[in-house]
Amino acid sequence: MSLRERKKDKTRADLLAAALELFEKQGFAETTIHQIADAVDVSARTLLRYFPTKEDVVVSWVEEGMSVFLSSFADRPASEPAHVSLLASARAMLAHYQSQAEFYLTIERAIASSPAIRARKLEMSARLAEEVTELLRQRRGTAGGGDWQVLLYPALVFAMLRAVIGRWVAENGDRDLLALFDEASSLVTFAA
Amino acid sequence: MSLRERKKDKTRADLLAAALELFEKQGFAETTIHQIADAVDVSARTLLRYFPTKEDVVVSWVEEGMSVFLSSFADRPASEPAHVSLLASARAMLAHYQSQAEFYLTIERAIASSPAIRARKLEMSARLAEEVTELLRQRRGTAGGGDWQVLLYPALVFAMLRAVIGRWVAENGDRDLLALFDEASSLVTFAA
DNA sequence: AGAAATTTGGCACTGAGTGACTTTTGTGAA
DNA sequence: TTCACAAAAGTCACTCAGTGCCAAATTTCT
Repeated sequence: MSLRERKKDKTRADLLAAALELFEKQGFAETTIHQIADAVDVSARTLLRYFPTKEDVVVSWVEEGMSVFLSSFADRPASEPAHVSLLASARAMLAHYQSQAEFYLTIERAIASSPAIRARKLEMSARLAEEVTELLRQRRGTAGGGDWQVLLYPALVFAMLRAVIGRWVAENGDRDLLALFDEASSLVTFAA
Repeated sequence: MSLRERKKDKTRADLLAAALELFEKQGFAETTIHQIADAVDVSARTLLRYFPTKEDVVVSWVEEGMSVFLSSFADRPASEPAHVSLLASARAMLAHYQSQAEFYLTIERAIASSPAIRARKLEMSARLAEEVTELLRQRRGTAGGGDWQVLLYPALVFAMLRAVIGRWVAENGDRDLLALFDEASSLVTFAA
């Protein structure tokens, strides 16, 4: 990894750290992009090149979790029922969260604390659900899942994920994410 | 109803109409608050007194639907299982949508067309889910529902609602919302 | 008609975000 | 090492959303 890339990674991480600290101390709306940038000795313009919006300084980090979901999903056999693949990939993603529990706990706390950031995350999550719907549709040539499954099941699984993560955060990460997820998913049955 | 109130209602409605038209023609991001206000012969300052943000010019109108959900929910017996109440109130809300199909179709189309508006709506929907969770918790003294039901079921039902409305919009309102909802809900079973 | 209350407009301001241009800094070859 | 090139960072000027404040207009009530 080149010096350039290492510096970029460091700046990204520093910006996140500074943002989290300021958001916690003063709140999201009360913190300016300029303050965050100053704390890292970088211009506001540069911050906005790293992150397209103020929300993204925090929320972009959940994309990693989402890519874990997607790559797990890609590995599932196309012959598998939709809901089985989805639940398996959800568990894979949560395992990733659990493996960096402190990190994601901090981020999710910041997300939960501000309506604006939360809105952005919900939008990302909705977009991901649509992407997964599309992937399921492409399966349909081979193994199906009706029109509804393909649309509904991703939406429901992501709603479950949000609920589970929400509770995890509310309980300060005391319990295991996968255990929480299994408790939740035992209450819902998907038609095959 | 006084002249003042009638005028206010008219201005609200005019602003919505102007916004929808401009958003459709040029897109949400490309339309300024000023353009919307001009189209209604009102100052931008006034627009922002009617609607706190540009997104709200469109999205605030779904609050009516939400209040239908809530008032239906309040009428359900507290002894009823959580998911029964939730599904019943969801149907009540969709019946309201269906009764003003053209109106909601137009609005939901605009919402779907812009990530920013969609994010706002998702946030509102998440907030409503939390409110309903709170109401369910208050039931628990009398008739229960475990900790998980109370958190998870509202989240899932609202996810179902979004999926159903999404499909309804995608199909141009051709099919009946309640029929769509029943199709969707037949694929999911909630543990009692 | 006229005083009181409410609504609207105008203005100045902050902060997010963008585009264009210049300066700095890392990279790769001679 | 040094020098040319590319990538990144900074600067500046700008647009637009949103807010607070005060003055002008409009509605309401007497």
